[in-house]
Amino acid sequence: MQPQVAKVIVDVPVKDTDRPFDYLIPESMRAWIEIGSRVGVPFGHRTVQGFVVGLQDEPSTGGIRLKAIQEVLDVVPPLSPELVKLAEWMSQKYACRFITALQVMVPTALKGKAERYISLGEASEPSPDEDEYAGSLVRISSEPTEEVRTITTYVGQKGEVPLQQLSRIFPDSADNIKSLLRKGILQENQSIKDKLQKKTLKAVDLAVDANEAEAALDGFPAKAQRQREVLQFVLEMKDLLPLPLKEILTSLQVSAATVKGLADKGFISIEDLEVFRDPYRGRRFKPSMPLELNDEQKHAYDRIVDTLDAYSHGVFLLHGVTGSGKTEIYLQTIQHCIEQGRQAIVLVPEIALTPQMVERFKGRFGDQVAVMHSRLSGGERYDEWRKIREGKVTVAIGARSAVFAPFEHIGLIIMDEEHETSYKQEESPKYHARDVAVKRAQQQGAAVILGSATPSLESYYASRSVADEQFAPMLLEMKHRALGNELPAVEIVDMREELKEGNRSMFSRSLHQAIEARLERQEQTVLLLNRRGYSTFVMCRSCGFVAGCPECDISLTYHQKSNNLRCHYCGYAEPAPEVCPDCGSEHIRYFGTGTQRVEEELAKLFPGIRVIRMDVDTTTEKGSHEKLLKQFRDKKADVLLGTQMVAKGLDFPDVTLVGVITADSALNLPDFRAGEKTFQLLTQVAGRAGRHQLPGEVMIQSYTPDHYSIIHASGHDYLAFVRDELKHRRNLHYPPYCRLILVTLTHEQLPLLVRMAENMVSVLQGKARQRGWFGSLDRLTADAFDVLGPVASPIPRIKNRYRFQCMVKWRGNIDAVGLVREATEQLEDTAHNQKLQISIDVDPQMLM
DNA sequence: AGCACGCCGACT
DNA sequence: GTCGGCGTGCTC
Repeated sequence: MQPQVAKVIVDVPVKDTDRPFDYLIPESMRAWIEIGSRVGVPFGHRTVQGFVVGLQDEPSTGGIRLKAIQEVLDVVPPLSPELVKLAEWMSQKYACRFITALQVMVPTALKGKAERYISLGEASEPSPDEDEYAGSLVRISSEPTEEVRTITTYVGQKGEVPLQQLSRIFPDSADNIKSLLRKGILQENQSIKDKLQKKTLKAVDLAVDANEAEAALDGFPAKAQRQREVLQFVLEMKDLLPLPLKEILTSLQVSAATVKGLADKGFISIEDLEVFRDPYRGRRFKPSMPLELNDEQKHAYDRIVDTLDAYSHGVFLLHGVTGSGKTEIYLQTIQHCIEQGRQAIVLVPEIALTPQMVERFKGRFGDQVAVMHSRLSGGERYDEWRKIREGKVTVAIGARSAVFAPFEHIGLIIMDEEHETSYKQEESPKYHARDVAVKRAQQQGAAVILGSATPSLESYYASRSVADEQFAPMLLEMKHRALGNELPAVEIVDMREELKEGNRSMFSRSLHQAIEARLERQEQTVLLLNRRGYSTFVMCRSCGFVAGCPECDISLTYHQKSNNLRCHYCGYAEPAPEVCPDCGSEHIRYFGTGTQRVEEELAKLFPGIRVIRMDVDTTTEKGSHEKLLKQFRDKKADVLLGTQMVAKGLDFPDVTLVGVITADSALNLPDFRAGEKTFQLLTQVAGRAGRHQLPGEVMIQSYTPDHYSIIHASGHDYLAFVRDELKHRRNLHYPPYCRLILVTLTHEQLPLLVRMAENMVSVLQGKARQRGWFGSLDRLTADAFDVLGPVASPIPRIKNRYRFQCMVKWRGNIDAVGLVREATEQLEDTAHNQKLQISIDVDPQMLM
């Protein structure tokens, strides 16, 4: 028996509707509706989009009368039952709405909205006495009936007109249209419309048997010679049918009318062929063959393949120094996975998703690879996604959201640069791709590889500790570089000494000499300016005035291109001032990204030096990132100068010097991960040097050269760093020794907000006490729950809304998220304050 | 979130 | 006496 009832999660992301609603499945749709189908359903007085998350044979007794599903929106359901289950898990784990989790899994192109259509209603049917109708209209409305007649005639001719269009054509008739609707002379229906259409192409195919067409060629009338040519051409190309219409037109220089004439005669057909927009079309990828694995690699490979062969779930933490050949392990385990008939997902940080990276996978697996990239257009991304959904590829590579690639039989999920913070989504659903990957692999009986030279403390700790963690990866170590060359020597330069000895330049004497030496030897240098936590702001040097956003309490960012100041939280913009708006002084200065200043100084110190600068200013244009790197690779420059983005995954044979201008600018930030981030960045960038024949050298300039992050990064000593960092975390009760939930409350009125925030804290504490959870993390209990705050958020106001936050710290086998969610809903229910907004961030990454 | 229903101020 | 203001409540 086919199910009659579907449970639907509707696209109305509020608390009250965050549950399944039941709908009847019309007979005609039974064959099309599955768990994961996207449907249009009547909801209240309108039509909304929703996802089917469950099926039932019979309506539940209890007797609310059910409405029926209006339409099925896709031929192939965009989600599988497995993904629906994953979404439900996410909604629990991250305290988000079910629909929000479902929606993040499909391309935005599939977020449909109801469109309203107007057609003639039943009351407009020819009635026995039409005059009476017209008469009644005259009597009811004092307006002239002329307009009403024009409207109904128009709608009658068109059959169905989008409401929007109708009101555009009759701009002053809103009232008339409304009353016609009320009287049933016109009627409205709604249908879900996607944002994006599939791209189609007119294509020509033979409509008759080839022999028959061949025979017909002779009998063509003399005046249809052009058509004859077309048919002949089609026959010649019959192995390549269907043929794009455009191709025929350009090859034969005929008009579309000619081809259409031929189609009218019935020899050929012209159809709309669906095409996939391929952003990499026309690009050639150098094919690559599997490389011989060394012992360390072989060991890691074998462990992973064992798990694949057992078709069981397993998580591996692949800790390999830079250049140890992690990618080759990814490639070969994927190969194995594909040979099993299963599919693989490769996650890379957004910033590392370069053509160079893609090429390594396309080179090995060719057109088996779909790439999901944020720089793709909506349509391109939709097409790549469809290739996956429709089983046209077996490997998906992409950033964070590629973890939702709609494969049916996943064997392997790889997460490269596992420690990267960009795997955490900062908007709802605030998920971490690592946790989702592990959960999904668990559901599918798949393996996960978390690869990094500097694993996150969370993952490393989980691999070392026994029991009760969320996941316990098997640690696979690769301590040597695949090509056998040494890790580069790292020198720490104490900038305090430089200053003491009168060197006020941003280049120490050692770094200066080192760069000079590269110039002489025609080798290349990478310079990193660590500017995390800073941005381009404007300051008056006379009075100290800093230009800030009038609606958000943060400083405005200077944009050189448009010469204006912008707030990157709310989009507010104003022209850059010439003089200080506060004191009128002309000594107002733009503190640029810093790379500009470094560039200027380089030019001064080394006349004629060729520098490529890579930062937000020079890489905003599409493809510019790639272009700059290619220039550097082609040795069009001596120095590559940039921010974080020069640290990731780049691999240039002639780079023998890496300089870090300011190693410690992130260390003083109020973020308990500051040390970890610094260590990771320094280790990554140091790995850029000497990856090939030429030996590399790294120089780190620092004002706090004794900090353990800097010392251990210079010694390439991850384990020592972990030891020190863990000690630190344990003392301060930070992850991985507990887990965090950041609750942020916002409201327009500050005093009210403060009261609500205090209320929040006491509700949280009260509920925890009720459940018998212990108050403090200091006590050596397995379960603990503690609330800190409330305090003003690091950015205390955004878009004119004040922000307060409190931090939950917890550990053990308790449902802390559930409790926070409960408290939140209770507070939101306190009716008098709907304007209060609360956001919950489970396992937050950004604390600033 | 929308959208309709419902109950109080300034207008023909 | 009506148009319309937006508070309140519901959506299978």
